[in-house]
This record gives sequence, structure tokens and C-alpha cells, in this order.
Amino acid sequence: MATAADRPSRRADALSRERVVTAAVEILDAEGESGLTFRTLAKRLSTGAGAIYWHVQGKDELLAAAANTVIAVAIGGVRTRGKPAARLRAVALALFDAFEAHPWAGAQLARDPSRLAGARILEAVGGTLDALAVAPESQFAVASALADYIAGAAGLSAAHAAGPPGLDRTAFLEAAAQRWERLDPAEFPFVHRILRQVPDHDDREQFASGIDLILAGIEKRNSPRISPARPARA
Amino acid sequence: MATAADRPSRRADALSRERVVTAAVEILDAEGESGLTFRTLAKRLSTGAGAIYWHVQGKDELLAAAANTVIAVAIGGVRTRGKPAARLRAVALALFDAFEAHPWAGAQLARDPSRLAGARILEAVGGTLDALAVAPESQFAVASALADYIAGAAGLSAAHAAGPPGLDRTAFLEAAAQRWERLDPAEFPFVHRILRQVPDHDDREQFASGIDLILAGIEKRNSPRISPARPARA
DNA sequence: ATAGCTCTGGAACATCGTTCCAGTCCATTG
DNA sequence: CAATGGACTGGAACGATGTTCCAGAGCTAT
Repeated sequence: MATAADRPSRRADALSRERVVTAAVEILDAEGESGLTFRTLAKRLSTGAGAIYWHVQGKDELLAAAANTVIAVAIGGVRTRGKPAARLRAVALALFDAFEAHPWAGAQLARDPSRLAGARILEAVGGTLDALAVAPESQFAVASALADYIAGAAGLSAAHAAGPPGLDRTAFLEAAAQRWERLDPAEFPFVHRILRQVPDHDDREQFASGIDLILAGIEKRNSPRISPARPARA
Repeated sequence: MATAADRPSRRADALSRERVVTAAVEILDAEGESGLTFRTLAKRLSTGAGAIYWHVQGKDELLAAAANTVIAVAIGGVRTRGKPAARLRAVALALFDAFEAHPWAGAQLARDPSRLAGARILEAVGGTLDALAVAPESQFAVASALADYIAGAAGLSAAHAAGPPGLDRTAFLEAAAQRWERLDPAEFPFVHRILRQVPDHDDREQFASGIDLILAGIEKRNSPRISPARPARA
């Protein structure tokens, strides 16, 4: 029942759940999702597969723990000072940067039944809503919308980085644009229209503008009665 | 080089890429993502694995094609009449319903390097932006925000349905709430605060309210100069 | 010293995606 | 009509993976 850390540990380099997860994150970052194997992990930790299973239930739990770790680190590094809107932006951008540094984590979001990582995102964005004057009964819906948006950006950008990482960024964007270029213009007129903006657009900036869009929606909902005919204050 | 459909086909029940993908969708819906195997697929089609590889490159392409199919069907069924905002809502809800009916497709969004399914979503939401009076230079950003939101909702709700489907809905929601109940209240105060709203909330309605939030942001951006101190018209 | 745990390492197993190939079917050619 | 060749099929076989199993090592408490 008890796992590690009950006792002082037997060797200096003793295995622990934390060391296993850390090694998994390192492999995922270096080799991509397909590079993480119980054999490669065992070799890196100089042990066997059975030893790993003592600290971790299985691969699903290992992936969930790895994603949870990088997300917790990203959120933990956010400054909690500044204006409410700036705080929300900082949280969102920290998550964006984390998912860009660890693309496998974005794909993992859609596969974690425990939803611990999802809860962290919800908590991080939800914690800023009081300061943004969002009514308590709306906070669940607004926080979910923000979390969904962030998770979606993470997931779709994870699709970019399939296979081993390290691909050149501009080269990749060109490849993506070429793939969409081949789509039938009659069936995908909008995609073709925006295609010329793809190569030189800034993912991060565009992501931030999406947050601003939702923020604008929040503000509008907060003061829905402002109309040109009847200004406040009177 | 040429695949099927070059010739009349040799048997009445001849294999084809379409039949393979259709069978894959049926298995995915019935057994979940782990139920789709080249062996189960071959058995269902009364053939061998090699025959399937003649029509499909591999499992990745098969999953991408399956997701692309259900998304295309969902978007194709949307009525294109009505007010602009209602059209966008209809597109979004059609996608939401599709991802709820085929949870594996939501998880697939984050793993498809071709991004065909992602292009379909972008096209569907982008096609409504002209009518919503979104400036052409903003349409790429706004469409991406909407696509990210929809994909995120799809992905996070896909995490619900891990394993074989058919689970009772209320039973599942209770289980999810219980899992979050165990989180440390000091670390997850917001999650605990909204926990009581989880059991009897409507996923679909909450998703739609997120679309409305983004719509409100679009409207506000369309008329940004309305302020209490300086009403328009003068 | 002995017993009984926590924890380790690696062999072994079932299953998966994929490759390979002998063979079947059919339209075309001579 | 016989022969040829490409389209397509079915299943055996291969390598890799997640997981299980177990014999034993190390350490603590009796």
C-alpha cells in the first residue's frame, strides 16, 4: 500500500515516483511521445521494468503525472501581482509557453481520465475571476470557457509537433501552409483566404489576442446596460 | 499508385477505403479507441490485415480519416440559414454534439499532423465571420480562437469517455466530482467552490454560453468606442 | 540470528502495428 | 481462346511494446 518515502531509502540513488516521473518528462521532451518506453525509461534509470511498476501504476498514470508536473510548474511560476486582466493573461501565456515546450502534454490533456491537469488549469484561470468582477454564478461557465480555449490551443499546437521534436519553426509553418494549399479551394474558401497570413503570423500573439477576445466578452457581460442613449452616472 | 474505384470492383462486397474507414468508425464508437485493432477491423471486414493496408497507409492515417469523416458529416448537416450569430452557434453545437457522440475524435484532434479535421473546423467557423462583421484582418485570429475553444471543449470532454463507452451520464458526473472532491482544498479553492455546481450542470448549455461569451467579445470589438462618458452619435 | 516487509532487476507473455508474399481475380493483349 | 500482368486479398511472421511474474537483495524490528 505504502509507496516510497516511508523510509530513509536504501540507496543514495534510490528510485522514487518523483525520479521516475522526472526521467519520463526528460525523455518526452527529448524524444517525443513515441520515445517514452518502459525499456528506455528503465535503461535511463539503470533498472528494470518491474522496479518502475512499483512506483507507477502504468503508462497512462505515468503520462498523466508527467503532464501534471509540467503544468503545475508552469502555473507555479506565474506572478500574482498586477491588474486582474494582466494576471489572467500571464496565467494563459505561461500555460501556452509550457505546452509549446512540452507538446506531448497538450495531447495528453484529452486522454487523462483523472483530469488532474485540467483541474489545475481551471483553478488557475478561475482564481482570477473574482478580481475581474465576474459574478459568482457565472464563474464556473467563464472558467470552463477559458480552460477549454487554452486546452484547445494546446492540443492543436501539439498536433504540429508530432514525431521527434527539434524541427525548424519556419520550415514547419511552410510545410503546414503547403498542406492546406492543396485543399480544394471550393470546399475551403476561408482557409485559402487566410492562408497568406499563416507563414508570418505569431502563434503566441494570436493566442493572447484570443484571451483578449474572451476578456472583452467578460467586460461586455459585466456592463450590459451601457448604451449610447443612456450613459451611466446621469 | 491508383487505389480502388479505378475499376468496377471485383466482388459485390469489395473492400474500399470508404468501407474500411466506415468500419473503423463503427468500431471506435462501439468499443472505444482501444477497441480498434487491425485484427478486429480485419475480422469485421472478413479479410486479413494486409488487405486493409492496401487501402490505408497505417493506423495514424486511419484514425485521422475516421475523425475527418465524422467532423465533415457534422458540419455538412448544419443549416446555413438564420441570423449570423445563430449560424455560428449552430456550427459550434453541431461540432459539440459530434464530439460527444464520437469522443475518440476529440482526442484525435491533438494527434493529427495533417490537421485536416482542424482545417474543417476553422473553415466552418470562419465562414460565418463575414456575416458577423468581423474585419478581414481579424478573421484569422477570431476563427482560430473559436476553433481552439471548440477543439478544447472536445478534447476535455473526450477525457471523460476514456475506456469503453456506454457509461451512465449522471454516474460519470458524480465520479468526476468525487475525484475533484479529494483534491486539497488549500491548493484548489476555486475547484472546490464550483464543485457543487458540477453534478447538475448542462455541458452543452455551458459550451454554448462560452460561444456567446466570445460572440460578446466580437461585438464589443466591433464597436469599441462606446463609453459612458462619450456616447456615440453625440 | 531470524523473519518479514520494501524494493529491485530481468525474464516471459500477450498483443499490437506492420511487413511480406504466395495466390486469386479480372481486364487486356496477341 | 490462352496468356500476361496488374489490382487486390488473406494470413503467416516479425519486431516492439505494456504488463505480469518471480526470485532475490537490502533493511528493520523482533
